Amino acid sequence: MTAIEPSRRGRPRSQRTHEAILEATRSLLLEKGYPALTIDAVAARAGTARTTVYRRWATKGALVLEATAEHLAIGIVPDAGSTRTDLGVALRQLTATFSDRLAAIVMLAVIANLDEDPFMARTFRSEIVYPWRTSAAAALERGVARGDLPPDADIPFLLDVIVGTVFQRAVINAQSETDGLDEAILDLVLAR
Amino acid sequence: MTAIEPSRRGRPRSQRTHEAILEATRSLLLEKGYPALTIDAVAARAGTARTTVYRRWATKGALVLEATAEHLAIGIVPDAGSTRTDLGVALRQLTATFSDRLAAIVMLAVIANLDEDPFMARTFRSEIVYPWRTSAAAALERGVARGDLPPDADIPFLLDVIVGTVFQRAVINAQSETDGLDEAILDLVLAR
DNA sequence: GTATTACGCTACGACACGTAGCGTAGCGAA
DNA sequence: TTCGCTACGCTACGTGTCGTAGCGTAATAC
Repeated sequence: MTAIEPSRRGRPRSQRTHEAILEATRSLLLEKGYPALTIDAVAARAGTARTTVYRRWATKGALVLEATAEHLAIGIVPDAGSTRTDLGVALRQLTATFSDRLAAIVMLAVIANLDEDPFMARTFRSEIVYPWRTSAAAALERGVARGDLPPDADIPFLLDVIVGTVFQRAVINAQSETDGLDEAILDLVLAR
Repeated sequence: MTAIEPSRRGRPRSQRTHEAILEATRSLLLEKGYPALTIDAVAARAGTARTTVYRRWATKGALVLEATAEHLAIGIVPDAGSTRTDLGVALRQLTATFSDRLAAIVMLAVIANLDEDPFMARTFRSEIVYPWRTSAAAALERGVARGDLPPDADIPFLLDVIVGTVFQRAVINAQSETDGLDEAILDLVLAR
């Protein structure tokens, strides 16, 4: 997805090296954070050459996105027929993803490096944010149709409330404690 | 505050140079963003020597915090006797500060560089976040005492809702349009 | 005037960047 | 098996930034 496409002829890339680079990226991200992550350190830890990393990923951002893809995979909000159930799933998806330290590090890097690495931001938005937000908006709209939310409910606003609150607690305040947060937000949005 | 203290004897520091460095820092922050901000570029634009900048600020973070101090000065929430009025002021303080591009850039840098520059984070928290959050919590507690909020209101949670929602819209989504946001959040929190 | 410090300049070693070129290794196809 | 192709590890290069040191000079306090 984010890696440079290899040729189909000739010597194929080593899958073992590929995984070693991604694993080194993850562990270094956790230890040093995104700004201090260097390609040199990744290659050294992966036991490969610096040039090999450059041959496979165009930018540090692309490498990091691939290395943390599973941590960022928030999914989409399902349609199970109940507003509260669907939004409950949405909130658990949010809290689980935002509480993941690797995911939090990468999300902050995406936002803080908008100017420097627009590819990273574009990929993240289109692959992760857009699908989730679209499905979450659909869930809210179904809630309006069912009468669980007022007819004039401001969907984008409610999405900002939901996402912003979880982001604030899990990422900004870095609180691992998110017990009860889901229910509290549900009560607030669905206005009991 | 964040600068290195000069001696009181001998040749004093040039105030003109000081202001030129801070202004160069601000303009470069807006043009390049925090990660791409270099001391070299600041000194060049300020028309001074690179070493002079290093003599006055220990880190890039300290320099940036001083250069943007006025943009980050969110103040504290007053006690005017009315819950809705006080929280309305709090929300305008939030939207005004978070909509400021320089402030947004610096806040993201603070969070994204927690590991690399703990001084920056500590200073920001103690000088900006703590005073505001404490006064905002007090405003909410007065609201509970007055009966404008339920007796079992979760103050830290409500603070995360308020701050998180504004942060999400103004900083993450980078929407300059915050019309009606204040009132919408007030209605949500005060639960009409 | 003299002591003291800030300033501008140059230079240094260190580190990371991204790229190029080399010989070699490993795979697919004829 | 041979041949063609590409990945790989290595070394090296030029660039940019870092933070510091040392110099002579400028500007102030005493």
